[in-house]
Amino acid sequence: MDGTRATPKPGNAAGASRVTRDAVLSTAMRLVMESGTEGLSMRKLAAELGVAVTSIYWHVGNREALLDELVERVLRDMGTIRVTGTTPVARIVSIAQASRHAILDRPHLISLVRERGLDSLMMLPTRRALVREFAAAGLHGTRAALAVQSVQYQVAGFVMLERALTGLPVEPPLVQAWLDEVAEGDPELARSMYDPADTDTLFDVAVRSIVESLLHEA
Amino acid sequence: MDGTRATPKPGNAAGASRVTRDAVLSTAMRLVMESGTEGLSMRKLAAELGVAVTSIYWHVGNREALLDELVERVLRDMGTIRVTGTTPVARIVSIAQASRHAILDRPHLISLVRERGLDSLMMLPTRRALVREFAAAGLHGTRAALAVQSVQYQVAGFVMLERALTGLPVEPPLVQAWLDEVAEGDPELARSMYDPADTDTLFDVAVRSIVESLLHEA
DNA sequence: ACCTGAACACCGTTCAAGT
DNA sequence: ACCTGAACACCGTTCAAGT
Repeated sequence: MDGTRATPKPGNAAGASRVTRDAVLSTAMRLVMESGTEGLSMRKLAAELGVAVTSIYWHVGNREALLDELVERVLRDMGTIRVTGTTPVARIVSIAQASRHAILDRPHLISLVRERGLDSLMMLPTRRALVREFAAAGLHGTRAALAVQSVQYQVAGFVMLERALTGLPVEPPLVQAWLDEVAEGDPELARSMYDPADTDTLFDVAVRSIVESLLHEA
Repeated sequence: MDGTRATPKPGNAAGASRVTRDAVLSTAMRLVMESGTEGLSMRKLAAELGVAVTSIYWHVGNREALLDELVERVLRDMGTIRVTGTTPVARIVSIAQASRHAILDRPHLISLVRERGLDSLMMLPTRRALVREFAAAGLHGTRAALAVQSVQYQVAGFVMLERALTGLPVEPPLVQAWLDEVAEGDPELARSMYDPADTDTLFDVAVRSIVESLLHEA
């Protein structure tokens, strides 16, 4: 009933283990990549490192600070956005597309950013590129700010929604019932609405429309 | 040291309290409205009702089922989207605007939907209205599906991002540093980027561009 | 400087037992 | 049918204590 306590440190026979701040951060990152932020607990992280929970606190402060540091790491890894194309519209659309892919390629980034409310941080590389291109296209001051923000909102909003919708097990039954009711008389429409959206096309249509309308008024 | 246990049921001297499923749901809704889904715990809810935690489980199953039920309640309360305007563009833009406001007026809905991944459920009233209007504007089949989804993604993505960004204590210092660097040479732009975005205008520009481009190709 | 265990104040959920 | 307490398996965080 007592006496045996279950061995606490899997890789260490006796005495204190040691970790570096760097080891804490990269193991944390691995856990987040495997199962999102909700898969990262301080206690699981400590166990993974073969160390007492409280050591983690010494190295990184607390869970929030740990997540913030992870966000910055991913951001550094993302680097800058590559711009292609020759016309202003094409170049700005290319920024939006590159941003979307850079973010979608890092699903854990969205997980981190959502929990910590650091959405604006996530968009920094995109903002840099947009400011430059809109300036090159002749927009300055508040007009430029509006243009940059428009595209930025489009990218960030779209991607976060896209991320939230994919991975869901199809539409819940309640939604299907409503769809049938709504699309009666247009069976082709009803069928198209069951399928997952073609997000590449949706994104392209939206971004191109916005950018064209922003630039043609200049 | 022992003997006194602190009175467990604030409103009930002795014996078992009683709750209805309805009381559980509306108290839960109040807690969510006060402090989001993370302010709702089964134990807090039970305490609020003066009942043992386990009673809650008898009435609603578990926490996820409880949240799902709350989503449906808010949705019923939202009702249908009112359409105004005479031209197709104006009518569809009005749907987007009404949807945005209906959702922003219910911040707890976003909180619920985020945690449960029910984004598509949140957009159902909007979808109904959009299907009707695009049909009236002459779009059918897969073209109509693309159009509906475009506007729907725009509204949902924008609103969720808008909600995530507001309530933040301004831009984090790291962002400010980057902005100064990026906007050098255009002080008016730099100033505009510090300010919170004018989301009404941003939304309007984006929606109008998208809807016009969807309809003009018809 | 870095690690430790104990403790506090929380969670969601299950289960056998009461009436 | 509906409520109960006890128990399990988790959380994040603080603190005094060790080396």
